[in-house]
Amino acid sequence: MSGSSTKTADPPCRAYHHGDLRRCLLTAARELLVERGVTGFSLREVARRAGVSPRAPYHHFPDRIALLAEVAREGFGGLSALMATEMGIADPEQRLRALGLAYLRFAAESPAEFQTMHCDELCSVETFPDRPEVAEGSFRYLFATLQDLAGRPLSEDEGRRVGLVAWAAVHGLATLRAEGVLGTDFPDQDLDEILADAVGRTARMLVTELRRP
Amino acid sequence: MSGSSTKTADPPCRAYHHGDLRRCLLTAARELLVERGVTGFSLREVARRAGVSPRAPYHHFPDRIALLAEVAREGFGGLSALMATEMGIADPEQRLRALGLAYLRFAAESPAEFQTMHCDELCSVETFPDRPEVAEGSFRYLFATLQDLAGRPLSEDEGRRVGLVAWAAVHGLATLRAEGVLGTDFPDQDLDEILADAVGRTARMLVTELRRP
DNA sequence: GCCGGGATCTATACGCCGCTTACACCGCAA
DNA sequence: TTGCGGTGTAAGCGGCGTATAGATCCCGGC
Repeated sequence: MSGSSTKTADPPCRAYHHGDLRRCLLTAARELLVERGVTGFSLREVARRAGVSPRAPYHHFPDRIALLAEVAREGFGGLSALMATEMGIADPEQRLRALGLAYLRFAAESPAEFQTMHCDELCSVETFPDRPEVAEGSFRYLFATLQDLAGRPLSEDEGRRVGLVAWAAVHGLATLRAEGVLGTDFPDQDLDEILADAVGRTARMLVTELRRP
Repeated sequence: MSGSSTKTADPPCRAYHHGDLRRCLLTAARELLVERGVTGFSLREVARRAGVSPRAPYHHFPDRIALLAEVAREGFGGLSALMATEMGIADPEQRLRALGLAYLRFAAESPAEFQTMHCDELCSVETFPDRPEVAEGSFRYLFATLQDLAGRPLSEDEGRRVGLVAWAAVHGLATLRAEGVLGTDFPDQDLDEILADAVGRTARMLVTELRRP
């Protein structure tokens, strides 16, 4: 069925014994996640879109959770990379704002990853044991920036406490936008501007919080 | 099969033609949501726990989404009620802190409702058309408190912008705890104390933000 | 050149899921 | 008494995750 050529790699996601079905499945999974959300995700549909039998994905992932976990894992990596590019900014407050905006940008531009990174199946269960380490990366940047912002030595405990406030603030913004709830609260307004304003306010608030006596 | 008595209403959730199967289903649904999350929710399992046939729930809810939507609706009411009880506090900053803590308390004590209120199926789809109005209730309390806190007339626009910052902050805290992620960041510490501290910091930050020139 | 084995994919099947059609039963009202 | 609407059951459809068994392909050793 593959014709005469021995290297039939042209059709985008078709190759027997070439090892790219795994990547093809991940791509299809991300598309399906964007279209139907984590709840509407189905391993059979992913296989269907990849043009393989329902059983084929099991040769690359032990079960559907493992496929979702890989999407999440790549998501954490992407978020980390996105935040890393902002670390060159010298001014700490500006850098903090940039980190927050990067978080929001990631959530908006990679909705499949963002969903899976925070879906219940991958958070509470033992199906994603190294989640803490994988997720840790992004927050190192946040903690470092808060340290710079304080202008004084920050205790481990206070750093984490303030970090939690900052993290929760942008995470709340990201999830609220992802839920589509903000459209009713700010009708006919540019949501990106609204969110950038919220990030700016939060950053400014954190500055005064960190610099209080 | 019902024995000799004509009024077999003693078993907790069994009554034919008494109209309480609906409530019984909602209770079973909440329990199942707590045990298995939204992803593991199943209408058949709910029916099983209520001791009725798989078809029975469809006489009270058009489909599984409608049952989840009712859980969410009651959740919004419960959150509103919880926040309402804090509105008697005179000092605005103290009241703002109390509202935030009430939000966190609700999320912790009613995990089934909190999950459903923010699950993707009930947010983006047309399956819960009056969600905005139902959800609006809680935020009126927040806006009123921010108004009191400012000590000056707050424009509609600025009120909503600052409200978003406050709302996102506590919502972020609530979801991060619900995800169980905080346990790894604050090991061996009282999470309630950590969260109360975060709410306190956020409230204090909002005060200075609202009172800046 | 051949062949054996491991990696990869398919066929088939099981039980659970949401939901539909069809029917049985209860209790009230005419 | 009888009919009828509200409420339950029975049986079945296609889709789901996934387990067992088998086909197919590529590669390395003889």
